[in-house]
Amino acid sequence: MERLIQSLRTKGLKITPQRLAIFKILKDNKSHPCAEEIYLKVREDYPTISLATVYQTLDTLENIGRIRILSFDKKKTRYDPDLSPHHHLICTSCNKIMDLEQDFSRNLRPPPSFRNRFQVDDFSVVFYGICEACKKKSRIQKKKGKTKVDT
Amino acid sequence: MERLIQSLRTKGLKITPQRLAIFKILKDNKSHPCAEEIYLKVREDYPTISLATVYQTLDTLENIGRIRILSFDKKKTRYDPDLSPHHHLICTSCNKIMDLEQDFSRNLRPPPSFRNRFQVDDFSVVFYGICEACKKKSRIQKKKGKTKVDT
DNA sequence: GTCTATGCAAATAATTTGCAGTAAT
DNA sequence: ATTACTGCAAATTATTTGCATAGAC
Repeated sequence: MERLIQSLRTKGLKITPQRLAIFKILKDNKSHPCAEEIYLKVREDYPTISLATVYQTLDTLENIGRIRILSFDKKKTRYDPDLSPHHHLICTSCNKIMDLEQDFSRNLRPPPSFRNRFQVDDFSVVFYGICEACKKKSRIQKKKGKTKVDT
Repeated sequence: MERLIQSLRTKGLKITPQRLAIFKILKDNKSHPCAEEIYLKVREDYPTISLATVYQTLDTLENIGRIRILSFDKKKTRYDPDLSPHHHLICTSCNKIMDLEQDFSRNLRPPPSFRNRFQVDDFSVVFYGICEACKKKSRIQKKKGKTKVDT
């Protein structure tokens, strides 16, 4: 929280209660929420806040490097306060996003032929599959004779 | 092309000129086009085709497993006919998407502790960085005293 | 002839923008 | 006092949907 205030101050940005509240919701949050979800949560404390402010704030938080934007959801952008090198597992059945706290930087290197043609700054690995809960559900559905699991 | 017709036939789907035209544009296409770009291209031959048909067709092509959907662009969905195990490099300056024909499946394994909690079906690696062209451009801009490269 | 696919227009949904008022500096 | 930030409403953009007609089987 102190670091956020530091970052804002350094960049000449104002320290507003809305910004603090949104960051507070995000920090230590492992659920990868979207703007709407964050909006509903801040509203509990700031009932007059607007969705536009939430979007703008998330944008500034990303710009000052205090959160990360997750773009792999076609529908809505998700926001992640975890800045450590980590990757994601997405359940293709329920769309839940899970963290994989593993550093693959030594495993993943583009071939030398590419290194001259592209300067890699960062990378992200996304694993697609079925989570435990959905696996369990699909076993039950199978017993009932159903074939598909709704999201 | 024959394989596409096979796939459609097998699934009981109709072989329409629109579907063939859209697939023809996509196959061997390394530019990862979005729906709009594909729409503009098919229009050259099918001036009355609608954007809705393009979306629907891309959806069917994905369902029958003849193309792949790329979800990492926040703004628009991109479509890739390349079904081989490969990954992508995205230039954060000009947003160009390049292919990296490398199979990382042996390098990337979630730890055993995860394997029981998540069944991995697929994964994708995205490298973010600066492409050669933008690198060159930024050097020129620097000489001119500019600091930022527009997209 | 049957039934699915297409084309069109309208609907939806996420995100952005313009602007006047408000609040942090 | 200044100037950036917020809240609201309207705008924008990608994608989806309902429905009548056309076309593949």
